[in-house]
Amino acid sequence: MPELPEVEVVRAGLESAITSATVAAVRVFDERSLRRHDAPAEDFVDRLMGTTFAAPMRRGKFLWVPMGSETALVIHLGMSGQVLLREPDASLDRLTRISIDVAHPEHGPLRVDFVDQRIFGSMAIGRLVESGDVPGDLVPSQVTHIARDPMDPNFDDALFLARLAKRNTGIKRALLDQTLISGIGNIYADEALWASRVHYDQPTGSLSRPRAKTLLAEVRLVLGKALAEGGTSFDAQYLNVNGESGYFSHSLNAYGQQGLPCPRCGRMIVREQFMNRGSHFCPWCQRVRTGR
DNA sequence: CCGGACTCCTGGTTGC
DNA sequence: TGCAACCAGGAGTCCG
Repeated sequence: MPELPEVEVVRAGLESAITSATVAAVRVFDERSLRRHDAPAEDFVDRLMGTTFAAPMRRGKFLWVPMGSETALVIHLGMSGQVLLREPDASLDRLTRISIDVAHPEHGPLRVDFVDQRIFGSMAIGRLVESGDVPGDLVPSQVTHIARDPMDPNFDDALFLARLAKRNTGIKRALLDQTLISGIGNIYADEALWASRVHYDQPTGSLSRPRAKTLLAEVRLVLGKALAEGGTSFDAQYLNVNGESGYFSHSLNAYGQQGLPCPRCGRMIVREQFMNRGSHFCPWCQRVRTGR
């Protein structure tokens, strides 16, 4: 499940490959992959044709490639999306939903394939608008509701902690709320909660400020470690921008570790259903704290 | 504001 | 061996 580190790997790979490249051809094999595009496929193709890409940007799990100052190609990988860079004449992956031929002034022709098994991901053209907090900072219209991610230099720690304290919900629900803090998905939420010894359903209102700060620090540590490793995976579903597996699962302490000993206390990691997904945690290290 | 239920979706796995 | 049921979950919507 691509989260911030995996999406950043894709962004960085695209940056070196398609910045300054011009679109020569676009093929949409499955229109369902345009779910975030507000017009028919023909419109998507027409608006891409002939444009030149600027350096790709990212906020949380959203990725976009500016096409001038007005619009951008918006990419979300969803659950299973991949962006594969291929030689122009390479065979198409069976699950390729969209394919874009580009010409780079120095590197020559290249194919950018959007491959997505479950079709929760998408490509779209978005209008660039002011993000609202930092003047002159532009994001696609599809991204305006997404909060800055914790690796963003403009992420406001104090603002996040204040908004978190005002929430009346469980901490994991808050971590997964992309309008509060972006880039965190199920894997890194479980890992950061394990690292900071917080139970997934700990009420946000009862989380002390020092503990909330620790949690935010652990979120950054976990994301930073995964970034350094080039993204994390467990089933080779995720491939980096070159089609090479970028997943490393050896450093997971809680996610998917149910039935295995907690690396910290040796007791068994359990998995519970929460928010229609699995929550992995150590029932000893991560207990709901009551009072004050 | 909150939470639960539901939708989108299909390949791989499990179970009979 | 064959097939159906089940599972994975990011994001959005709707409803109470």
